[in-house]
Amino acid sequence: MDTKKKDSIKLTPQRIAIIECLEGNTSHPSAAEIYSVVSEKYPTMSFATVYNTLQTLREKGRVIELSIDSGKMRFDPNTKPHHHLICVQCKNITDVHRKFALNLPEGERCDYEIIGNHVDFYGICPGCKKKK
Amino acid sequence: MDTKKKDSIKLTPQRIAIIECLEGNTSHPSAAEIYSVVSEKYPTMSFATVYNTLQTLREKGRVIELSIDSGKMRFDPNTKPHHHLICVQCKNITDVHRKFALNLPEGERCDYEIIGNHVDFYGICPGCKKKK
DNA sequence: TTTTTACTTTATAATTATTATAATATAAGA
DNA sequence: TCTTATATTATAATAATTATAAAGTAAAAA
Repeated sequence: MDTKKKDSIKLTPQRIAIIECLEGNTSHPSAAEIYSVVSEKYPTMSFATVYNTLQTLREKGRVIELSIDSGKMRFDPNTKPHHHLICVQCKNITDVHRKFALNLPEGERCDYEIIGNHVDFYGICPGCKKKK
Repeated sequence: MDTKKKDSIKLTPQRIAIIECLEGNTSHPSAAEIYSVVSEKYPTMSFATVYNTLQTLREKGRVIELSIDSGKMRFDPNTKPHHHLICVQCKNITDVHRKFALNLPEGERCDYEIIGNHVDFYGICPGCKKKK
């Protein structure tokens, strides 16, 4: 394990609420969505606290910031490698737990040292299919 | 071919400048970067025109909007399906021209109608490898 | 336990990116 | 050339994020 003492953070009620909101959350929420959930229990919660906490959690490796939505940050508490199924209409994201052993031929590798991959599948979710 | 008459757009000097800026451009520029290039030749160029034109080009299928950067839109004139090789250190992006026929088993498809996929390979580019 | 200290929260302002509006200008067809 | 539908522009409005600084608080030191 390379879990260091420094990985612990000062646990305040606000941080606990944000962590609990993220725990097992597979909806890849934005900062605004997290704020909206935690501010129900903590009406004094500030937007700045949400952003500060998310930045801290990201630095400690406890959440991953996704670049799926140009326009807003989305967060994922699942830091294990996995893939995504993205609805091109509502931008909803579903996790895909499956490994893809993609091998990039030497000639296409551009001398990069490859350390991993991530696949986004694009499609239309059941909800948006109905709307049509 | 499903290229319709409607795919043509009214060619104004501003639009020509934006199209020329994008032509063969593999840097995946943001709206601000495009504005900065075209406004050198067209000092009266407005940001609104850049956004309007990019929206039109996107609707006509002449550019793709990438979600690489949460925070700003990035555009790619290469509309053929391709993938990316991303350096985790300097965030440089290199295009990968290759198809990956990834089949997601029925059970993992969550009733989505899948229309495509995109692979990001993560690694360390030759430049960053040297620096170590 | 009390005090101290460093870190956290909060309200607010500032910044950045994008979209909306409406008056003016212009490309392309009649 | 004239007309008309569309494009451009300046400007304002909106949205997301970051910065600032005062006040509050968890945890360590005394």
